[in-house]
Amino acid sequence: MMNKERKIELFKEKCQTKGIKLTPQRLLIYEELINSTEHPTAERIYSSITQKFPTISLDTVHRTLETFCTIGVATMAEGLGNSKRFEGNMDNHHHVHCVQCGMIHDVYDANYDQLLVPPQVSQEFKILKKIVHLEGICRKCQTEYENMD
Amino acid sequence: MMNKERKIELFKEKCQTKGIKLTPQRLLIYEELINSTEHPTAERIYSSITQKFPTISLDTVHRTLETFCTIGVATMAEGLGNSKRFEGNMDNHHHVHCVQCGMIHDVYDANYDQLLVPPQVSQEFKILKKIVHLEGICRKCQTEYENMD
DNA sequence: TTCTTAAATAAGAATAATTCTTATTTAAGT
DNA sequence: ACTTAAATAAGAATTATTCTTATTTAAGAA
Repeated sequence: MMNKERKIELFKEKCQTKGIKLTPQRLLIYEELINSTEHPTAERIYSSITQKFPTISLDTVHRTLETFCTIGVATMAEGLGNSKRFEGNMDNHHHVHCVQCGMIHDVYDANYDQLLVPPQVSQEFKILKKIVHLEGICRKCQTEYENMD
Repeated sequence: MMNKERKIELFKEKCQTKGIKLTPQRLLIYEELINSTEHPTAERIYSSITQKFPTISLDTVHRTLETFCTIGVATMAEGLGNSKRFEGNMDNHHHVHCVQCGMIHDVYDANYDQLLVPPQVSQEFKILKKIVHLEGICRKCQTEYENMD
């Protein structure tokens, strides 16, 4: 955990080293993001910013958040793409998700099944589901990337 | 793990006990769901079914999958609602998600941080992220439900 | 078996989230 | 100040999901 001024400093350096421009939009979006604890959507950030910066477009917020993930100053909370995914497998299991092709595989692991919910969480939530969510690139997509130069 | 005939039998019983009608659409969707290992979207199931049952509507597939989750014969793979959620917190942490109001809280837990990736997974995937995803109902939403009668 | 009725469905409109296209603007190095 | 590739704004397009309403049907009752 570090203070916000320091994070912003590092953000600016990151833009430098990654060779992307430090625009007022990007700075505002970054500030909004790190000031929020609510894991905001693009739309949510857009509405907050639109007060101070009325000409910004929602598309820019989307693109910018994507860029932030790419350069490693933000992440997208776990999710499985834009569509809901369903399964009829009600056995206790976990998931690994290829962020490239979207494939989800089931993971069976006894250690994962035994995870305990921390007391400070179970005090505040009635927990309905515990799952270990792994994200990565599947072998097939790795190969495709290799051949891509 | 049980065979499909048995699952379908149990599905029919569940419809009975839950008092929902056993329609041809529901049966087809259920069969399609348990025959698939790909954690399909509503759209995906719709296209598979539309061959055998050309008059089915996509909306029915959506509603039906929702119903299946409610009666406990299917689940929606972990996700955080219809919108992407972002965060600037790059420290190692985990999430608990209220499925009612959508709130996400960060969870810090040393045990969660030490999870190992099973070999059969790391052989097939380059893992980029490991997160424990908890789902439940937050205290506030629990209270609101109590007062709802 | 036929009748009844609440539940379920189909169709299409509506809404919501995200991405694309294109013309214009601008950050940042020269 | 000049140049230029990158970034942005605006609006259209696409994709996912939900809503509305009229019709159909499963399943229990007669």
